Amino acid sequence: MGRPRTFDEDQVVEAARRQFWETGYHGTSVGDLARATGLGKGSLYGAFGDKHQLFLRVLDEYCAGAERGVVALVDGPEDEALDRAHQWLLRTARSSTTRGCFLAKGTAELSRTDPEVAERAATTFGVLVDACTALVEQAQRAGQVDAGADAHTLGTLIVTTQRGLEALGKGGLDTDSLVSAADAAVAGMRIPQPA
Amino acid sequence: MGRPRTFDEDQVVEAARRQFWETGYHGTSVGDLARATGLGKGSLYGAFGDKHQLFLRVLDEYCAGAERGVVALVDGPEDEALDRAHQWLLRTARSSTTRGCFLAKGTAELSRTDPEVAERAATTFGVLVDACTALVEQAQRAGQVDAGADAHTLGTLIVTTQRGLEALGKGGLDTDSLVSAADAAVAGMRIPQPA
DNA sequence: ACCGATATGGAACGCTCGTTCATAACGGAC
DNA sequence: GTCCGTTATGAACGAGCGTTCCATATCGGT
Repeated sequence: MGRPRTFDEDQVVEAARRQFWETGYHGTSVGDLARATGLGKGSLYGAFGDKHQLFLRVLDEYCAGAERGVVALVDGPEDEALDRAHQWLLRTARSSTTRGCFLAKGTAELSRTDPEVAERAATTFGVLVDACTALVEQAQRAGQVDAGADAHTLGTLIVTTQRGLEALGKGGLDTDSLVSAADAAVAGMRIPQPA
Repeated sequence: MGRPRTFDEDQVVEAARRQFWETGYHGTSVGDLARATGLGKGSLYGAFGDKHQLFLRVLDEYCAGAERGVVALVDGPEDEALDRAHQWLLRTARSSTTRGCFLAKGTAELSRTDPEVAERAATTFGVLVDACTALVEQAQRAGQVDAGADAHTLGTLIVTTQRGLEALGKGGLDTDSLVSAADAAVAGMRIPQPA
């Protein structure tokens, strides 16, 4: 029944993401998207609605992936929880020099004028904070973080650091400085081990 | 000789900044700018060149102001240097929920495709890091920060935290969490005072 | 009072935008 | 083999874009 599609939907979303990532929402034309995905304009509209809906689709999948990546950090031995958070920060410090985070770019450009984007972003940031809070609680139980500290505050601080590393990487700071800063951020919340 | 201008150039730049701030570069049309500034399109082009030049002018003045604000923090008693950094972070945590930082928005949208924007942003971030590094050095001499730590690393960490607070504020996190995170960030680098 | 020079504001230009639509291509059902 | 429902394509459309241009206004200098 009906002519079958000749494209893979996930591949198209991925190509659209690359394009939006490079040139932003308003900086990307539907013609650009057609070229990037290999589809005709009509096909794009038929499959995804309009430009805005396609962007939301791309954003949603990106956010879901980012959430999955951080939530996965929560699983693991409690005495390595702080190390897992550390690794997460280091990954950001090392990788963000290229193109930055898609969510950060989308939020910066649109969250002020686009409620749907703002809401999706807020949800993701909330998930990040919750996951990092859980990591801090693990580290507290393992005796690596002061048990008297507020876990939610320190979880927020970890996400704050991660977002800051991303912003500065995109802004042109050198990787070495960012890696050192990530190390220092974790060191600042770790209880010194008795020698 | 010649008809004098009827507008104040600084006021026009300020109005343009508000508009770019709200809707971004690609999301702002020259018609929007004409309406926001009250000038005709011809006057805008006559006074500022084209849209891109006007944006760079706006960005440059914003960056200069941001640099001045942080460099001013360096002046003051050494034993209050860490407190001044703290206040800077608190200011960001409390204010960024509204519209975010213009530099962050401009960098996110354009730094990848616009070398002039990228360069101006990188310069500003460098100035921020240098100023915060100086603050850390003061705090080290005052005995409030471990003198063995690398001042540049901790200076970078302060700027990282500031950028992160900005990003999360724009992303919808509540002010109280951000303020707590700012407190915790400073607490993490302060040497505990003997009771 | 006149002139050269600059500012003003909006009409006009060519182009690109996001979106729609007509038509062709295709695969299963009968 | 002939429909039928779906997909694919790019031409077509009106609106809006960034930019230019020009007729008019307004100044300082003579």
